[in-house]
Amino acid sequence: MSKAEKTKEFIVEKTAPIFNKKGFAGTSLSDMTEATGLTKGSIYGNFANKDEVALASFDYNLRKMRSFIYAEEEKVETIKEKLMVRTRLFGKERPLAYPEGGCPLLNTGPEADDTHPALRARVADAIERWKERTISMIEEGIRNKEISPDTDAEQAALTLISMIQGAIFVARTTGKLEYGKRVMESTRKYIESL
Amino acid sequence: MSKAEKTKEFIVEKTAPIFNKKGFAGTSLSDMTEATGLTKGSIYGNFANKDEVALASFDYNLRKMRSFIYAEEEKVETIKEKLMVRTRLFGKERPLAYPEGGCPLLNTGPEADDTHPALRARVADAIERWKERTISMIEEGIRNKEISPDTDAEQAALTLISMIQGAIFVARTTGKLEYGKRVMESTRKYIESL
DNA sequence: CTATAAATATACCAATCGGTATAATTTTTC
DNA sequence: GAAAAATTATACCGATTGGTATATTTATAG
Repeated sequence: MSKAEKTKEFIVEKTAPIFNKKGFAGTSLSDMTEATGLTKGSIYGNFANKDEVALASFDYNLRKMRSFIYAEEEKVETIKEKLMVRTRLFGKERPLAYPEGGCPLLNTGPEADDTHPALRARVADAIERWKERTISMIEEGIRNKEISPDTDAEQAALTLISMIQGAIFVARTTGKLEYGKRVMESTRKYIESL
Repeated sequence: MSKAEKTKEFIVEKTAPIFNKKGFAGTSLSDMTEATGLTKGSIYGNFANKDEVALASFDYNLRKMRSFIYAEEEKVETIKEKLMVRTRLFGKERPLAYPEGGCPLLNTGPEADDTHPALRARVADAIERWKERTISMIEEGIRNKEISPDTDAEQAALTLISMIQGAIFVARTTGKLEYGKRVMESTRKYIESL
């Protein structure tokens, strides 16, 4: 890995938490130079503009979240337990592997949808992928006889995604983790009912 | 109403949609002067700073959404139908009474939670109030024998809020209204099951 | 209708914004 | 180890940021 590639990674690593917390408009170039200890010249030698740093940061946060969740999913056996992984993660003391500032989808989506098409597209893709992954799981569960054959996989997937994102939203903005946990209980009941 | 009070209302009316779409950090003073046709001097004669305009704008958007929803809830008879109002509103051609840019809670919460304590508190209060209102409805439904007496009202309220906010989030960021509608179907099923 | 008070516009402020040309410094290649 | 290439720092750019002091206009009270 060349020096520049390392620096690029380093920049993303340091700025990703800032974008995740303060958003695209709320994060300035000087936030980045401060967080990295580098100068503007150095940052703009590795990225064309602020947008590119923001996109790379989003990708980084998403990757971090995904790899963490996927690893947890591998630890359990049944499909229903896999579907429940995200509900159980909630409120646990998060390891460093989890992106600082919380779920990048929820943090990025509402800002980007009216202001930043490229960033919005990234979030939309991530949701679609999450949806497809969940549908595949549900279909496998149906084949396994773990899940009822008359389950509408797409509807169930979208419902799960919404419940989880909604729970995170409520817990974060109220500051009451307990609220999120209660919703996650309901989500598990919903998964059991499938 | 004095001239100043009218101007104050006028400013909020014009800037509220901008804050709702572009967020606090993303909205500039010149966005405001452009939208109102007024000058900075005029705006700062009526508000102490940008924060105050943002708070007033959030209140305005919230009031607008609330009064719209409350009016719809009055149109139906049963508690369960009242609980379903928000799920049916979704995707309907929204009247002008609905705040431009979508749900102010979802738009404001994720940005404010790490950056703007006063704004975050406003969103948190709105969620609490929505929760209490829903709990009251559910309790009335239990008294009516419309809803099962062993329903945990708080958990059900938080679950409903999360499903609805999650549905809006998914629909908005993917741009697929259909996704939201599917989740709202699930939400109605959940309400029926109470 | 006039005097006074309130509201709005003008003109300005320092600071910061995102971005860039160029110089200085490292890496890399031979 | 020298030369070439790539990377980083310096110094600057015009534009815009949020905000304000003051002048001007507009409402209001008598």
